Amino acid sequence: MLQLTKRTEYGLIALSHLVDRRGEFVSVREICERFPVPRRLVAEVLKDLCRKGLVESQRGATGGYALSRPAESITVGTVVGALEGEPRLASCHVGDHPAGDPCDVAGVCPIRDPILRLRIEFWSLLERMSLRDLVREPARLPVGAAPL
Amino acid sequence: MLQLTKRTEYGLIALSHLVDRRGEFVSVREICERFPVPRRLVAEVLKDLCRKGLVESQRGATGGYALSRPAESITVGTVVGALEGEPRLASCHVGDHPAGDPCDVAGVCPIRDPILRLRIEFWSLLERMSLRDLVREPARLPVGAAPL
DNA sequence: TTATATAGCACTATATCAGTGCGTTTTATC
DNA sequence: GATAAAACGCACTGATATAGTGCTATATAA
Repeated sequence: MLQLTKRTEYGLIALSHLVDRRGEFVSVREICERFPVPRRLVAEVLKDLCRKGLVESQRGATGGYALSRPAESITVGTVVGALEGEPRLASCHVGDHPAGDPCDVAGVCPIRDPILRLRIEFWSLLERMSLRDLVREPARLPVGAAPL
Repeated sequence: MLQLTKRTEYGLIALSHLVDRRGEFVSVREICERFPVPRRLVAEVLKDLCRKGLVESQRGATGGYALSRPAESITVGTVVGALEGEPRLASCHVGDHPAGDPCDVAGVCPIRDPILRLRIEFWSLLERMSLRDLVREPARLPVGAAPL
């Protein structure tokens, strides 16, 4: 299914708020007062992002989370990768099977390589958008890109 | 989850075979003799693609499926759209809620527009690869595209 | 000491997906 | 005609992943 999980959506929303309040530690409570998002779930997501090193945490009263790096250097792709793994697109991608789950078609699959190309292009899209870009919305939707 | 469904994978595999045997009606049996794919499931997928007008069917002995249009004019995006709907990426995209499922965050969502841009770019990727491209694998993986 | 945070882990309910069962209808061939 | 091979239609089951919550421990400012 070509859809981000709710966890990822909430993660991006939370992170965009951290960008707005750059430097300061922001509590989950504050985020949930600003956006109608389920508190506990957002908390779980931020914990994950903390384990992955995208944010830093501070415990206790007045604690919270803050970006561990400048917003420019954290991409949407990094966030997606941290929360749901690098997008695979297909189940038959070489090197993705450290243990099990090798696609039956693997050896003779006629679409493995083309799909892999799409995957790389898609990943590149995600990597080219940073949290900074997420916040400073450009005026208009861009169109087109280099042809495949 | 950023992954195509098995149905879509099987659909693309089947269609790529139809490209190889262009013009002729190909049975599901033949497809399954060539690729290790579950027959019944592939049959269901081809039925769907037939309803959506991407392939034509012929019943009875010697029957089967054939592309209803030239391979150049059927894109991977069209196939994906037919089998799993246009990718949404996020749950908060305007115009996607003819009835229900409006994202709680909708009105105040800080990431709706950026995600929408990604979605459009991604969709464009899929639309730029045709079944023909799928079959005539280019030599090398392309890199980069226009920046966002 | 208390209130407010994060940390960690497990659990349930729900939705989606992969795959199959089973009977019907169509059509080429013998 | 009879037969075999094929698509058609629809519903069903099991597996997997996701959304969201329960509960407890730990840290820290006031």
